[in-house]
This record gives sequence, structure tokens and C-alpha cells, in this order.
Amino acid sequence: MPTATARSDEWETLLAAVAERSVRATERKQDRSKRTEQQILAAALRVFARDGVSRSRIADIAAEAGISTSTLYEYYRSKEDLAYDVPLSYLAAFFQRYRAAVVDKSSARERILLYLSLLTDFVRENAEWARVFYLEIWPSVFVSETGLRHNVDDFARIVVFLVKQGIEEGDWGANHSPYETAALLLGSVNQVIITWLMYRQPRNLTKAGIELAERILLMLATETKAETRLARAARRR
Amino acid sequence: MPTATARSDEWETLLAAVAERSVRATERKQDRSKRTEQQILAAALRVFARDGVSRSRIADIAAEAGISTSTLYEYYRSKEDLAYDVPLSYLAAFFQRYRAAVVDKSSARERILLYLSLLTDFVRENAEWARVFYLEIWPSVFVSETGLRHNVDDFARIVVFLVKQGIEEGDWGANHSPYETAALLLGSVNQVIITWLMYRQPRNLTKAGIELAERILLMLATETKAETRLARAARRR
DNA sequence: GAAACAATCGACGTTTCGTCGGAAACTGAT
DNA sequence: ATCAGTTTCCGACGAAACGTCGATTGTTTC
Repeated sequence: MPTATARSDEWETLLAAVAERSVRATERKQDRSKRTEQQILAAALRVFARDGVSRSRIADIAAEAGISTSTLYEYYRSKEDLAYDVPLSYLAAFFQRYRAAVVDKSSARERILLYLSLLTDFVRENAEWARVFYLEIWPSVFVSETGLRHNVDDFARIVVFLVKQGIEEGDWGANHSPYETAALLLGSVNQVIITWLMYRQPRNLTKAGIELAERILLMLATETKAETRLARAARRR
Repeated sequence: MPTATARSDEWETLLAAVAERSVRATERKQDRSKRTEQQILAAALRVFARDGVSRSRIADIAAEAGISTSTLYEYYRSKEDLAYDVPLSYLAAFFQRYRAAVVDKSSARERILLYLSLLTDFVRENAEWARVFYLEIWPSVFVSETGLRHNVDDFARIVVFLVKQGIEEGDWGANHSPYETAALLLGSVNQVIITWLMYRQPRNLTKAGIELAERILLMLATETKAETRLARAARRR
């Protein structure tokens, strides 16, 4: 088992890797070009959120961005490329925000709680992005080996790491696979997020997210106590 | 609160509605036409699963089905229409299978457990379908007001109903919204399914699904006991 | 077996995607 | 300021996929 500091180092490394991966390498020389890039991304997000990715036309996005279609092709090789790049900057922003907020939290419990509540909060604030990301991009990431894929993986990787940390700290037992427990945490919250995106239910997403996360964490703690009791009883027999 | 029989009737009604909704109304006159329809659906599933919906070409699907593109357009107005119709027959099969298997289960606990384990089992058996449905269609259903939308809603509706039943039967308390608890159950299992579809992890999906469902149900029961204990302690003070 | 209907197909118009060569705007050095 | 070199932008065009229509072939009914 790694020592506490080794774990802590690993955590820093993970966060650094995640943050770095989500930074895009823009190599444009002139300022107007960077502005155009931003305009394209903003326009694409608007159009994707409005029409859905598959129905959106490149020409519409270009018009929305105030440029010609051929200029857009200077920046992105295809609609698919564009669709995969749009969520990236937001994802980077989310990871950055989490990294900044988590510095003064050291327990797995606190870190997970912060992660999930920050996530629901971020979704609520950036509903247009979330709509495109959760309902269009994320699920179809599999079709291509794109850079975004790794960012999406990071999403779960962080939770798995923290679940393992929680086991070491005794917050919950090692009876279950950390992957299963992570799926429990992340899957539940994702389900609530998707429901909110589709039906605006529950009304207060942030509140619902925090409550759900706290509930699960409490259940995990109780589960361990119950299982320990059971094991003790079995041994006594 | 409804009586036990009223609840039971409601359950039958719900299952009947779900089963009926997922039956497609085919109005073709000749037999060869029905064969063609099946060929199109089978071909579309293969091509969608292989190339992804957005990259698939109508011409490829037609070729795979052994017909001309214009014939395909006799059956479906557009690729979108086709994409939304492909999952339907499988969904119907799943609901039918569940309906048949659940007749001798009356407790909410058993019914939920059966639902979720049947689901993971069905996904494992029909991986091609699941890939298209979970990773491509389901999330983008929102873009259009299609019939499939209601079938997808049924998916969650059943779980919500059963969670409510569980509250009435005292399996778990009424402290939490049934929608939240349903999200917990369905979201976790969905997360495991999606992970399996993308990475073939965990290896044994059916086993993982059952274990996860049992774990959550146990946690829910324990949670209620713990909360009752807490409430009692609070009253004593 | 012929009239009426259903299903299929090849040819063709339309829409959207994506490329290319050159014009316009910017940069830095003289 | 001007000019060479570079970057960015765009209009015109070609390619590919979508979707339509009238003619042809197959099936049913009487």
C-alpha cells in the first residue's frame, strides 16, 4: 500500500496530467485569427445546441461566426473535428476550476463531494455546453480515436482514484471493486444531469446533485459498518 | 395511499401500456415487403454499429440489405427516421421479455432486481444493438419529437414506479424523492453498461449488473434502518 | 389472363461537404 | 513609408451524399 505522501503526490500528478491534457495547442500567429477561432467555437456551440450536431450545417455555423465556409475549413478539417473540439475548452475550464477548489481538501470524502457538486453546478451554469457534451458528443466519442476521448476518460479516472483513497482512509471497505463504487457515484449523478438536461427536472440541479452525492457517501459509510458487523458475527459463529 | 390491489392494477396497466407502445404498426401489404423491411432493419443495425450513425451512408445500408437506395426511401423518409426505428424492435423485445418474466414476482425488490439484471443480460446478448442504442440514439433522442422518445421514457418510468411501490411496502423510507432513488439505481447500472460497451469492462456484465443491483438494494434497506434509528434518537432527546 | 395494385429500380435534381488558387490583410525589416 | 514574406480570408468549383420521380417489374384479385 502506498504511503500517505506517495498517494498525495499521485493525486497532484493526476490533476496536473488532467489539466495539461485539456489545454489545446493553438498555433495561430495573428490575433485576428485567435478571435476567429473563438467566434467559430462559440457559433458552433450555439448552432449545435439549437439544431443538434447531425442536423447542423457547416454553412450555418460559418454564417453565425461571420465568416465564409472556406475560412472555417482553414480551422477545422470537418464537422466531426469541430464537434469534438467544441466541448474541450469547457472541459478544461471545469478541470481547472476543480483543481483550484480542491487544494484545501485532503480527505477522499470531501474531494468527491466537491467534485460532484462542482460538476452539477458547472452543468447548470453552462447548459448549452452540457447539452451538446452529454447528449451528443460524450456517447459517440467511441467512433473515433480523438483527443477528447482521453479527457472523457479523465472524468471517471478522478473518481476511481478518490474511491481508492477512500478505501485506504477507511471511509468505506474494500469489499467492492473501486470501479463499481465509482460507477455508482458518477452514474447516479450523470443520470440526474441528463434528466435535468432533457426535462428540467429536478428544478434545482445543484441542490439535487449535492444531496445525492451526500446521500451516496453516507450510504457507503453505513454499508461498510453493516458489512463489518456481519463479518464479525460470522467469525463468532 | 392506494390499496394493494389498486397498485397491482396500476402495475399491470403500466406494463401493458409500455408493451403496446413499443409495437410498430406495419401496414405493408405483400410478404416480400415485410421481408425487405426486416432486411433493411438488420442491415441498418449492422452498418450503424460498424460505422456509427453519422458516418453511415444510406447507399451502404441499401447495398447491405440487397436493395436499391430508392427502395429504401420507400420505407423510410430519411436516415434519421431509420436511425430512430432501428432500436424499437429490440426495445419491444426487452419489455416483452421482462413482462413475461416478472409475472411471478410481486415485491418491489424482486421486480427491480429482475429488471436490472434482465437489462444487463439483454445488453450483453445484443451488444450491437446496445452499442447503437446507448451510444448513439438514446442521448440524441431529444432532438426530435419521435415515437421512440416515449419508449425511452418508459425505461425510467418502470423503475420510478417500483421505487414508489418499495416505499409503500416499507423496503425503504420515504425520506428521499423516488426520482432520486430511481436515478441512483438506473444511473449506476447504465454507467456500468456504457463502460462495458466502450471498454469491455467489467468482463462479466451480467454478473456485475446483478451484483451492483443487489448492492444498491441492500444499501437502500440499510439506509432506512439507519435513518429510522437516527430519527428515534432525535425524538428521545 | 387481364385489370388493379404493390414494390422495385435507374436516372436525375438538390443539398451539403470539402478543395483550391488567388486576393486581402497583417508583420517586420529596411 | 514601402516592400517582401507570411498569414488569413474568400469566391468559385468539384465531389459526395441525400432524396425524388416516372417507368418497369412483380403480385393479387376477379
